[in-house]
Amino acid sequence: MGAGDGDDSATASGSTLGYALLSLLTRGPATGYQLSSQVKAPLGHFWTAKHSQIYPELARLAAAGWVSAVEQAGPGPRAKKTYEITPDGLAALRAWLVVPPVAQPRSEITLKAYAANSGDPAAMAALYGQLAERAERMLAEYEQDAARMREAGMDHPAHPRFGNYAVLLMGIESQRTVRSWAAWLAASLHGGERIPYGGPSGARDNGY
Amino acid sequence: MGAGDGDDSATASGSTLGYALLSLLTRGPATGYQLSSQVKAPLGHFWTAKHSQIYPELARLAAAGWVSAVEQAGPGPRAKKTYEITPDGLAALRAWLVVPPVAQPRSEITLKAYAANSGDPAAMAALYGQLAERAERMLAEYEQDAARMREAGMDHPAHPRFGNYAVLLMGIESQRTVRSWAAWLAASLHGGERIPYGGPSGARDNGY
DNA sequence: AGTTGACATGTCAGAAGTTACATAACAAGG
DNA sequence: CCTTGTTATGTAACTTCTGACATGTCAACT
Repeated sequence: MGAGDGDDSATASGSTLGYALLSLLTRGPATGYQLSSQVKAPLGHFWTAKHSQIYPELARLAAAGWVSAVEQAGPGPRAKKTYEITPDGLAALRAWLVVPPVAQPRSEITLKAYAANSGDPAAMAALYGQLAERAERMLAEYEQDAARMREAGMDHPAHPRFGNYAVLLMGIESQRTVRSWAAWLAASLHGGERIPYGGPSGARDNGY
Repeated sequence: MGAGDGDDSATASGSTLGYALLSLLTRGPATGYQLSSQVKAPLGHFWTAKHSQIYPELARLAAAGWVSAVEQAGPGPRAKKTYEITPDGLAALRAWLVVPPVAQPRSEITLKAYAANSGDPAAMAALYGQLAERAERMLAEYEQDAARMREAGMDHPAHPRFGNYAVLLMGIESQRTVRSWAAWLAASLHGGERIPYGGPSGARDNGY
């Protein structure tokens, strides 16, 4: 809130979630509840958070002066708060954007594959077959979303929601990769034979 | 699982890290120190942990009877402990392997792309150009590892380290995806023009 | 009239993960 | 002789994240 005694800690370190919320708020003001549903698609394909983490984080952002809150009468016992990004918040976001990320991705399905030879081959093959099918379904869904976005001109870098399109493209590639890799793994475990991996492009058909 | 029911302490819930360590121990006995270096490649491409997390986790696994420890004289002030997976531990691992994973992957580079239009286009383009180059380098490295593994017959599902090969293949596909996606994003931001995304190339051009 | 689901905000306990602190033998190079 | 790096194991403080608890309105359906 404003002026006065502020320690001008421009170095105030935000958490990754904090920056994710700031990114969402560049699309426009939102309540904590709306933010917690917006971390579903497409952002949620690569970063999620529960409301129990979002509400405290918004309070921290407000304390740092990176967002401002406006209270209105809400449906529940507490006031509804609509948050907006401040110039300070935008500056912090912009600084964070060009810092090379170091965090390596984590993938539980790949971790399980690491122990593939300890598991029952038939059961593991079934699991990875299901994962390939799920990836197939999500891929079809994402492709439709992407087509709609292109129709809306969101594939142009100047479009205010170009970032949504960029994230969705990564989602599509990830699902494509999972589809072909999981299918290859399922077929390999099922047959017990060496199967050359063909890569994601092209047909997904043989075997699985 | 096997005969009998799961009434006993087999219901002891393990953390994901615990199962990762059990997976490593199926390759043979190891010390905590060795495990912390083994979570680098190829497992570390998709799951990592610091030694400060590994040592307490090994103690928990030992308390649950999932690993056994043998102490020897060590170089430091404490005894060196070599851990081995027990039949109970293997059973727990096998049960975990066929549980469909629900955890969604997290990617900080994709999160930053979501806010692409808030950042300076030139700086963001440079960042994603560097990421594409790094992916290129890692890809070359991984391809060599994969070729060596194929020479060693690790691409056969029956090979005891087939899991290493499966994880590495996923690593290769992931780097390929990052390379093409980051290059597309860098070019888009740099030119400010709409560029159609072509997808990863070179997936099947090296003869496997 | 009662139930379900969406809207809306928060706290608390605990698990998971990171960073820093602490100790010590042994080998290699300068 | 001294410094650096590797082997080796642990603890303490802290941040991050999950799951459960807690409250209450309003609209739609049964």
